[in-house]
Amino acid sequence: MRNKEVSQKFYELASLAELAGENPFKVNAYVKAARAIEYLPTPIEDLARENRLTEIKGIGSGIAKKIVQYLETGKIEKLEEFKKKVPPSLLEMEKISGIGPKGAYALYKHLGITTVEELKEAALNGKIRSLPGFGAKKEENILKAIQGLRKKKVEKRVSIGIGLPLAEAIVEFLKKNSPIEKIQVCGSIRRMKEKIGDIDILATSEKPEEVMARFIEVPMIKDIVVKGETKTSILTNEGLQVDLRVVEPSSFGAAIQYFTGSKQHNIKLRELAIKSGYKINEYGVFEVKTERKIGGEKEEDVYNALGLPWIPPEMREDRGEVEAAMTNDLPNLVELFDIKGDIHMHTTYSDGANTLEEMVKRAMELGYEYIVVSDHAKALGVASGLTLDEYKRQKREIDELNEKFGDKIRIFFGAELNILSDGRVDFPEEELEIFDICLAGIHTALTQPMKKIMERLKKAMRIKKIKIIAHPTGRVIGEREGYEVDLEELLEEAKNTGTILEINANPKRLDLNDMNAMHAKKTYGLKFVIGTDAHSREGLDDMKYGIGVARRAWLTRADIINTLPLKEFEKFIREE
DNA sequence: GCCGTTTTCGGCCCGACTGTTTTCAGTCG
Repeated sequence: MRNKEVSQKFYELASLAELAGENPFKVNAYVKAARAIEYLPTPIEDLARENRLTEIKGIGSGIAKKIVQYLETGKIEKLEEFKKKVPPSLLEMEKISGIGPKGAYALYKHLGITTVEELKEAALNGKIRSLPGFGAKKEENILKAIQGLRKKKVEKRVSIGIGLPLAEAIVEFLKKNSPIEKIQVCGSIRRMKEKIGDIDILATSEKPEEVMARFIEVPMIKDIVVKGETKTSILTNEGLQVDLRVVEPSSFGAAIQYFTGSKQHNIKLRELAIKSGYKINEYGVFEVKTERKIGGEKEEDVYNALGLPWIPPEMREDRGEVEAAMTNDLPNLVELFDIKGDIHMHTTYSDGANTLEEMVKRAMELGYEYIVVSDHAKALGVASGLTLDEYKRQKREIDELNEKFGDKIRIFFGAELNILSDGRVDFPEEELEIFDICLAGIHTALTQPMKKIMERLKKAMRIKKIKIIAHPTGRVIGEREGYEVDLEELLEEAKNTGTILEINANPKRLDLNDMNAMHAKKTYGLKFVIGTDAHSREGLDDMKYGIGVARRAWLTRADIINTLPLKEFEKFIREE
């Protein structure tokens, strides 16, 4: 599947075209095409072969030709032309806050600047201030930016696992200490993106000035970026920007909709609005002719004005959700309370921080009907994993606890096996019979070539007792890409063997990710489990992140095995 | 360059902010 690669080429084409001053609508057409390819569930090369490229929305004859040309020759003529016109290194300069395509091109044309290094030199020598459209202030800002003081937001994204708790803590602080009425976290956190660039919080209040004054007293503040009457931005100790805006109650819903995004989703809505004679902005929905406001107090108003049902935030990425809403085909997304049990966790038997009983008690507090305890197995060289004897000891404690808690919760005896470098797992297949269910995952020999990795995964999936592949691609966000995996082959084999793929809810993993899970359902009809992989009591609370991924993948309750009530989950375990 | 239950030509999201200007272009989200 070369979708990502082809999509990247069109993003590049768009950026260079923009630099070269190409018609902005044409540039946008390239971006739209790049996005369409990026989110395409099927391999673009298949569509190209079948001459069906123009069936994709946003791809017409011109771009289709370029795709074919790229697939056949590895080059796009138009892209090469642009590269001759403008040095591609100018794109690096656009990463500096305050410099866009026009600025980068002007710097190149008038001063011959092509790199950030040359830009710094020119700024230090005071050469930039004399350029038309530039001035002393801009020159100063450029220098600041280069010295890392004003990076663009995309450059410093953090995990949702950091962003969400931080946002919640700030909301709690404001609720307690300032005169707010309503408050809502928006932006990419509300959409549950795996990485977020900033925190957007909206509130209503009779006394906005006082809210602003209290906001800058929040304990995790490092710096104030701007402080106004209704909008204040701060920098937290983690270097994350938090924007707080206070809006009129009559615009609260429209503002929530606007600041939740995504940008592409909002553009889609506004295009739709125009066609129906409406205008949408952060203040509300307006009839163009009369300028009459027809809604905005509630978020639903914005969607309902366009004849659409409310769309869940996790879906708002312009991946077809607006079209689905138009035909009333929005899926009924899985919810946190649909989850009846956690199927992936560790205890002090292996490398967990809490005892078996402590984990069970927390699971009961969460209202689960059952859990699968899945401590690591002792493969050669794997630290703190269990031997078969140790597992048997754990089994006895599980039996005791099942006895003790009766029908309050059911504890299943599981294991997270290691898929070893030769595709075997820790124990021979017949020894696995003692377990109720096994997960298996790759934890070692991550750097093997793809062919070898796939052999290992497939071998494991064919073992009957192994019903779940844990964290299927092995990525750890911000640390490593994951091992080389042929996703199509993996999904195909999962389908053939009836293996369930995990959506690992640990915010550092979130693996499968939203795009892959969506594809796995759409193209292969696969089912999933969501497991926290908890190594402590608190880890069990990560389920919400897995739910976020599932909802971003458009999954419903029926797609997730651990939404099944106990009886049916048990049946699933017993199935051959 | 794409697209069409007002269309095959003439549109293509919207507003705020900044820094440069004297009415606005560029950038950003």
